[in-house]
Amino acid sequence: MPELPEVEVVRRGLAPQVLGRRIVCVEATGARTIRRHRSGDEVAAALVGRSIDAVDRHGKYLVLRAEPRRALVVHLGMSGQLRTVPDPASPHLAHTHLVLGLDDGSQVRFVDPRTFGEAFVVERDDDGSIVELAHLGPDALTDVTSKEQLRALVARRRTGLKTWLMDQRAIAGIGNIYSDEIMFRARLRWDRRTDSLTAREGGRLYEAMRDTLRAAVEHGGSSLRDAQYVDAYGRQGGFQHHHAVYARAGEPCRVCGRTIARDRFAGRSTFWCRRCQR
DNA sequence: ACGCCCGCCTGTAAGC
DNA sequence: TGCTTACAGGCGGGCG
Repeated sequence: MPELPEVEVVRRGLAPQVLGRRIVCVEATGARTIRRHRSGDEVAAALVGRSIDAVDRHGKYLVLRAEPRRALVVHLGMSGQLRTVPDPASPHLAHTHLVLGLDDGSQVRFVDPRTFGEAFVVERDDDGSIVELAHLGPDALTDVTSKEQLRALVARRRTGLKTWLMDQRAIAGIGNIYSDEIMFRARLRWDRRTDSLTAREGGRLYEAMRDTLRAAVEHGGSSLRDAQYVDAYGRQGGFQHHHAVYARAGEPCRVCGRTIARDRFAGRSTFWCRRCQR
């Protein structure tokens, strides 16, 4: 389940391989992956001949800037992988939906069994902004940089804390795994109302968010049992070994020893400690 | 405005 | 052992 840390690790791995490279060919065979376009040929025509001059990230979206003025936007969804492959003759993995051929002979391949992910080409505005991503709130890692800023963001919506953390319009990049981990570190219940948080609790939430996301990036993200998350070189992450609550239902809390609980809300699992989180 | 469900997908694992 | 079912879940759409 790639969330902000996993997408950031992919970005950091991909960037040195593609920066300054020219796109020489595109094979877009996965119709659902390029569902915003009419055909693979349309995607190819929009990209071939352009140079990748930056690899950016906003929330869970990767943005490969393709000069002049265009960008390839990629969302990994549930099971998407973006791989750099030095040898174009190496066999394709199953569910390879999009291949970019670069001018050094290497390839970037998008692989996605569950096809929740997507890729699309956009025209960038003069200031570099992308209207298709305008609905996203500030990036949880790079755009939210103070307790005061986080408290102001939280105060803009009256909803449950977990709903708020996972709402990409409120703050971008956090999904089910990291919302649970952040709330545990902040010692806050998932069903706390955003308008009930004190200034002190808002400060704890900021520090927990920053520390959790940074630690997850440092450990290469989280690779789960069923999921397929790997970085641009096919390497698994290691942060799953540091999860305090996610997927640990029935196991003891690492802080107080109480059994980690699993609740369901909005059709998905929430893991938390009934003693540590208030 | 908000809460919550559904549909979209495939691979894995648990249950009968 | 073999089949069925549940589950994983980001996101957009829809309904109450």
